[in-house]
Parts: sequence; C-alpha cells; structure tokens
Amino acid sequence: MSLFLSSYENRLDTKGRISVPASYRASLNNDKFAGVVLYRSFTNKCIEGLSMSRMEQLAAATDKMGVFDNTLDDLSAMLFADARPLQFDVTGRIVIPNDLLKHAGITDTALFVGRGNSFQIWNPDAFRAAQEKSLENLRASRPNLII
Amino acid sequence: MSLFLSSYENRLDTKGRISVPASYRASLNNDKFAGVVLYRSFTNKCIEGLSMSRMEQLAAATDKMGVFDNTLDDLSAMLFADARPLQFDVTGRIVIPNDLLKHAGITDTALFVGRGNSFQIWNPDAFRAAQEKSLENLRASRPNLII
DNA sequence: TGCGAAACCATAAAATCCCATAATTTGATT
DNA sequence: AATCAAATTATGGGATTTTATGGTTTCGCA
Repeated sequence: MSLFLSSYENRLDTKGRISVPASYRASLNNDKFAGVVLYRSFTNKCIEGLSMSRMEQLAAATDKMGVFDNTLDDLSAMLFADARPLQFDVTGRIVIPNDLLKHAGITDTALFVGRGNSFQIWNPDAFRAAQEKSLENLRASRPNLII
Repeated sequence: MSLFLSSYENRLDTKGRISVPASYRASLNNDKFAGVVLYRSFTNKCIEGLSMSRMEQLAAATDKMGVFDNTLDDLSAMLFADARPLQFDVTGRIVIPNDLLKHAGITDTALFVGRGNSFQIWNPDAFRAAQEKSLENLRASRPNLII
C-alpha cells in the first residue's frame, strides 16, 4: 500500500462533488472497491479517510479479537457504524455526505491532508488554525525542539 | 463490497415491508440466497443480521469446535434455532417477523447499523441511547483513546 | 370464497453516468 | 533552459438510472 503524502486544496461543485487528489487515488484503487471510506474524526473538526482494504483489515482483526476484548469491540462497532464508503465516479470524484461536511465546517473548498496510512479532509482555514495551535503546544512543552 | 458499513434509517410501510439498504444488499446477494438472516440479539434490544454465506461459515466453524466447547455449542445451537432467513422482494425489501420487531422495540422506523461482517437493526432512539452509553464506557476505560 | 402472502406496477428524490471543457502537469525536442 | 505538444487532472452540467416508498392485483390454499 502506498502512502498518502502532501496536501491538496480542491473545490466542491454545485452538486457537492469533489475530486480526490490523483496521487491519493493510486493508494485507494484496489480491485474490490474503487473509492474511499470516510468518517467523522473523534478528536478534530475534520473528516478521516481510509482505503477499503484498511477497513477490511480492521474487520478481520475485530473478528478475532471481539470475543475477548469488549472495549475494542465497542470501538470498532462505532467505527463501522460511522464509516461511509464512497465510490469514485469516472473522473475520480466523490460526494461527501452533508453531516460530515458540517462536522468539518466545509462549504466550498476542502483541504486533503496526507497522514501516511490515512488522510484527513479539512476546512482549509480551520486546518491552518489547528496547525498553528499544535505548533504553539509543541513550543510550550518542548522549547528546545522547535526554533 | 463485502463489509456492512454506515447507518441507514428506513421506514416500514403499512404491510411491514422495509427496504434493506442498497449498499448492504450488495454484500447479501450471493447466488445461493438473495436475502438476509436475522435473529434476536442476545445482548442488546436489537436484531442481528448476517448474510447466508456468513451463516454457513459459522456452521462450519462450530462444526469443528462444538465437540470440545459446550458453551459455544449451546450458543450456536440457539443461534441456528432462532435464525430467520428472509428473502428480498424485487425491490430489495423484507418483512421482519413480529417477535423480532417487538424485541427491538421497532414500530415505524428502523435503523440499519453496519458492524463490519454483520449488521444490526435498531429502534433509532434506542440505538442513540445505547451508543451514548458505550461511549461513556469507552471514556471510562480508556480515557486517552477517545477525546 | 376469503385471507394473507407474494408478485406486480408506479413515482419522486437522490445518486450515478456520460460527455464537454478548462487547467495543469509531463515529456520530448530543440 | 525554453518551448511546445500530449497526457492527465480538475471542474461543470444535462441525461439516465437507482433507490426508497407507496399502492394494486394476483396467487396459494385453507
């Protein structure tokens, strides 16, 4: 599986469609399902994105663990219930469900942010603000690390 | 797609028919049996749903284990006795048996909840309450994991 | 012949397909 | 390094198909 790297700012059209960055699509196109899996981030005002094959890995893992580990079961249950599988159209676009857009505060422009094995979708301004804040936190807690 | 993901709220009509979400039907339509297998959840006030092929997989697994594990044997026996195979009509609807509806407290609206390799059917309000509760449990047991 | 179940038909809203075009990247050649 | 051609990518909008839902008719059978 290749990685999700770099950031891309794309626009939503009047129908709510948005192009998934071409370089991401390479990581997302497996033979079974050409598309993404999105869900509300539990921790940030953004959308999390995964490949379907990663989702299947999770299902296989919880299948084995679930019987013994209730916490994991609850957690994965929540994830599956929340996960939105979205197939690409011919040109590589998806329609992000309204509640996800609302949660992330996205209206007409969205920022795809690579995170290695996953990615996030942000309101561009919100992302920059969050970035700034986490930089501050870093400076506060580890003054020698940065600058 | 082979996984049951996301959640869908559908209505029962006057005859008790309800559409199984289209994305679930893809996972349920194998050549042998176009439909679902439902049974009362042992742990929650909801209905559990599986594909017929998953049911067969389960049968194969308990076949091997049953001889050595009485609890598992009892459990699977109960499951098979309780299980209801329900075929789709042309438009992808089923009629959920009354005792199952009663057990889940479903009257006019039902929530299909993806669970990866299976799914559940809930009274929408009951589900939200249960979800809130399991979120509390998660927070209590793993405060760093979520929020 | 009467009743419940199943098959059949209809429709509005939503999702998807299809084609077109603008913008961007790649790469090829000088 | 510069320029232009070719391929890829992002975006736009109309046409078509699915989907969820409702109603009507037919069938099996007691």
